[in-house]
Amino acid sequence: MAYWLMKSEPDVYGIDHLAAEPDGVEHWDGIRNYQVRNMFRDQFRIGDQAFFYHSNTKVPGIVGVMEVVSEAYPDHTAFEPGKYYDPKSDPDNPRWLMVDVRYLRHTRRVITLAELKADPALSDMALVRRGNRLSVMPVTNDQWAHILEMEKRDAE
DNA sequence: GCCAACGTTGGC
DNA sequence: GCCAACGTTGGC
Repeated sequence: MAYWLMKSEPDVYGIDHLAAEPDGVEHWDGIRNYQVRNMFRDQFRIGDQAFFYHSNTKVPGIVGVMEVVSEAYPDHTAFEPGKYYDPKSDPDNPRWLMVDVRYLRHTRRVITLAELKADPALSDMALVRRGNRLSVMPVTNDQWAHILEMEKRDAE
């Protein structure tokens, strides 16, 4: 089983939105980055778990845990008029993929980006490396376990 | 195939 | 709101 971190802006779609979905399930659409698409296609598996990360907000950080509940499949929002429309993608040859995720829980507190950055054990994490803008990224087993331990502590 | 211009992400 | 860092686009 693999671990991931997936970013979303809470004003657009936050952990509370996911928690409120029927069965806590929603598709993770709107990914328009080839690296992420390839991760969805080649590495995401049912049963993987992911941190839900709030970006572009006052206190960015990890706010919840979810699980992957589908294989990658075509992102239909690319076919429809709207924010995510991409004329170069069509149902016969879909360019973009998405996966379904299911809400598991809120973390007991926000594990802030500042904490993650300050922790030497996480210095290799993609999230804290300078300039990294991927909205979906892998988390190693060690990093995952370490962050769950951080969650148990009170914020510094 | 290079690379400048442009658009987006996302922390601050 | 600013702007650094990056990915993508398109002219050549």
